[in-house]
Amino acid sequence: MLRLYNTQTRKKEEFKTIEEGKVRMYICGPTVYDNAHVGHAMSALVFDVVRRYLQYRGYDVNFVMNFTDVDDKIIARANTKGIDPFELAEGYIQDYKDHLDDLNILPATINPRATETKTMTKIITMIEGLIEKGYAYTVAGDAYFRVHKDDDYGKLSGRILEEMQAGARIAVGDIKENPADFAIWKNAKEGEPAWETSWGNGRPGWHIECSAMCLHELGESIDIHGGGNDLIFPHHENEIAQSESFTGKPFARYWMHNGMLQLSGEKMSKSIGNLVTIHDFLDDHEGDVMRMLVLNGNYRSPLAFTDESISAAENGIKRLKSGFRLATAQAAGTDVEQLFAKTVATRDAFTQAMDDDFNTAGALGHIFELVRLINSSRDSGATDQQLKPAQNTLRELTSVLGLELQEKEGSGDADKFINLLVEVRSEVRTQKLWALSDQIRDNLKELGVTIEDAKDGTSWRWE
RNA sequence: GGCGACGUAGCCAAGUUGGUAAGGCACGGGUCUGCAAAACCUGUAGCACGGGUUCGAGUCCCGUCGUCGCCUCCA
Repeated sequence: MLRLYNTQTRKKEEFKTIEEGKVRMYICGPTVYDNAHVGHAMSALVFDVVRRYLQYRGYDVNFVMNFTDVDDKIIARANTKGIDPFELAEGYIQDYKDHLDDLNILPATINPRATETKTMTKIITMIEGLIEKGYAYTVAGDAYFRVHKDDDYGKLSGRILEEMQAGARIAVGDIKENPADFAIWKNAKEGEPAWETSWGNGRPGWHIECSAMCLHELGESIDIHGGGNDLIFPHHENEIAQSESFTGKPFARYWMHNGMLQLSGEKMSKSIGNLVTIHDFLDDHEGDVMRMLVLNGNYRSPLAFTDESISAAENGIKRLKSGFRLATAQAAGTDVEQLFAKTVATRDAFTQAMDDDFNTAGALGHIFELVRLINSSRDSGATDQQLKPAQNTLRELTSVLGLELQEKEGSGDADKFINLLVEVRSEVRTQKLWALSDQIRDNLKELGVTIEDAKDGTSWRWE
């Protein structure tokens, strides 16, 4: 039985879909006004694993992730760069998709955008509906959601309107009826992108577009709505308010939120400026490393992003890869009863851990145990034939987590020369010319080729 | 100040309905080896602190301290 933590109830709940065997899932994607950083990667990876596991469990997953491609920041950035806002957004959208691909994140079923006609039409329909029902009003070309009209406002984040006002951090808007009301439509200034409506030309507020895209792509009620936990308030709270006020139906069954990635003890964010872009990270590491970093933690907790945690992830990946190595040349077969039992047990333990709110760290622990047994079996003389079932399971389970674990490859031509070099070195070693053989090894290492001498011969691999 | 999450070895961390602490990284010892590396074997915690419930608590309750997130744009 799959259970997942629901932010709204703050409890783990049994997962039951609205429609048998199908999952409707909406993830809040980025506002595309700048390069994405590794915090975005974390979030994307978390929900990719959720999606992959649901599919592994047999669900048909409709996975929607949006792009917010019009907002104040995009316009401001485009202005300073002197380019068209749409052009700016388009560029970052393509970059983001490339990054997801590099991180082996499965493409969404669909990536709706705020500015698409189907979305914009839905947004305007929603606003008109909300105005009609008294949940929204227009002032000077803007439209605002009337928070006090919504009885259960605050149910996701556990906030109470009165207390928030006591906090006095909400800027008093001069034209709003109430400081807590939020914009669902913004009047356009001269030269800004705008869409036509009966109350004025402008653009949607940030929260309404997600509600509209979700409604349009997945329907009035969905199973899982996810995003970073910094979106709980006000973004997701407002999405609920608008959507439920408009449709009269429950918006999302389960709310899932990932914790923030921490750089030097602080949340990584554009506003603080302490960021590492995905591009920079992938220049130095393969995508699996970032994924391992995320898998080793709990998706709801803050994730430490440090040199030490990165190299730990890197070495963990190497270790997992070691499980796929072929039997030694002198493998003669051995008793693999225990390995077989462990293989079966690992699959069960993996599923049990993942069923418990996607406990990837626990699941990984079981996978590492299988790796160790595969390796010790190999050391004891197991043949490839004997190792294979365990290795297949290892491949299957790590794939569910989205790990690629591919050995690096050089060009086929290079392989021939390396083989030749290794043969020569073996000859040199029989003559005990250690200095020369070590030099060959060291130099190849610098070229990315790792040589290992075992009793039954020398092997090498790209690393 | 309000709401929420969390505090397990040097670091990252798991821990189903309470019964005497997974795994990874790092480090030490060992097997193998010309050396190295890899792999394997092996060592290192009593769970922030203080109370309480219980035959028994990391696991439940209360309090204290601390960390992080949100309350403004943010994955």
